[in-house]
Amino acid sequence: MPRTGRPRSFDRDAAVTSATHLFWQHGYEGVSLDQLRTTMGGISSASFYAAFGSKEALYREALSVYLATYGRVTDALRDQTLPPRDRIEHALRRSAMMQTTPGHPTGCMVTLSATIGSDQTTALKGLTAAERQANREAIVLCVTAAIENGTLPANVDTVGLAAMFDGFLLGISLLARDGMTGDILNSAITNAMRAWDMLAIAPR
Amino acid sequence: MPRTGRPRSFDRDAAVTSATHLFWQHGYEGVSLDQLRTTMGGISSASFYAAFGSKEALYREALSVYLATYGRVTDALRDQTLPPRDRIEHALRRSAMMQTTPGHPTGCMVTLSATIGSDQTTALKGLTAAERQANREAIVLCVTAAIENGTLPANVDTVGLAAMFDGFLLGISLLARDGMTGDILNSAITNAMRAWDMLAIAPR
DNA sequence: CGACTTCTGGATCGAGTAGTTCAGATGTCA
DNA sequence: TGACATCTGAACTACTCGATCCAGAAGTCG
Repeated sequence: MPRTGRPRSFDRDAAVTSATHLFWQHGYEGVSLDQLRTTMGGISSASFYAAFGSKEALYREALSVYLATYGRVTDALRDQTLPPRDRIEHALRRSAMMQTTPGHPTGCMVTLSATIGSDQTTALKGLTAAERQANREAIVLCVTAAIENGTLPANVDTVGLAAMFDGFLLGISLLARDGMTGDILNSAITNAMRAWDMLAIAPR
Repeated sequence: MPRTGRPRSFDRDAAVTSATHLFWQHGYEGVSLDQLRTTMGGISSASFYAAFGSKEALYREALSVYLATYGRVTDALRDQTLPPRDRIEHALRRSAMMQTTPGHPTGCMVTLSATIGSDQTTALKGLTAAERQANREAIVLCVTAAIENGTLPANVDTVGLAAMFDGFLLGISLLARDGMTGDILNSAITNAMRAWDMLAIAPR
């Protein structure tokens, strides 16, 4: 917005990107202002607060950048053009691929960066918890849609089957953080989908 | 060991238990010395350091207490008296039950308390990572044992199937921390085991 | 050029961090 | 009882935390 005045001497977008990676890797409380300012090119405190407002505001911005980019891998869960089973499988495979791709931290920022920590971060934990809840509900909708279109029998335990995929999706973040490769994760996903297929071929 | 001298005025075991719960809930860096001393009955810094040495030493002690008690739920993975499939199912069900039982934090301390954080906690992260790795290897052994005894066909993707159960086991901690009930987790486990059964009934 | 706007470096703040020190209180044991 | 071992309360250290302030540098625009 400012038309006049001394221009900022650092690239704000690049700074947010590096902050996103730091929070993703170490969690909100695991990153200090010093680290943030250093990776942003050694800017001063004054510059930091003028540009971002506070550490918490920066985290919120970093998280929304994450959701708008890397986090899109679970969009498949809501892709009505795909069959319900494919929505889940695509989301799993894209998540596994993204979370093990070099160039950024492993695992998922929503799952890892604000899950545990002191009570002072309750508000931020709520942000990521809401995202996880949204995915949870989308997975349930995939199962109910499959029952409605006859892919899965009507007596399927909707919540239980959805929780299985939900839990596995969350677990992928921890596997990736522990160093598991994308190939192995893809094999694991193939096996997870067998739980769905077992129900799909069950006698009605 | 001390035979003489002024006796300690607080219950050391009870103090370790409350510390375990704090670390379990908030993670190593999410707990402050003030919190620890307060929940231990308001003991002083001097008493704390005389009894435990340091915050890190207390965490190590708390973790070993956890492993020797709550953490035993995954012992089933190594129970040679059980069929391989039951080893995995028992470990999953006992974990889900324990992690959702009231009276202590939800989820698993090994999975949650030292997974992310600043670089200063690398050593502690290694402790829990080693435990996860041990479970990982035990799950692989369950799969290979099932292949050897003919329960699963020889062409099963061992690592992929094991990673699926491993990932789901880890995910249970996050589901429990998000408030999922033990009943739903048990339903999810029933569905996860279908992936195994799908392979077990496959034509050779 | 000169008025105006914005950003920057550096000092600084108060609170909180883990950890230390020591005199004195409180116990055990011969 | 008295020598001794241990623990406790409170003050304190050295440091890091996130955040603020201000003087001056470095731009834009009429």
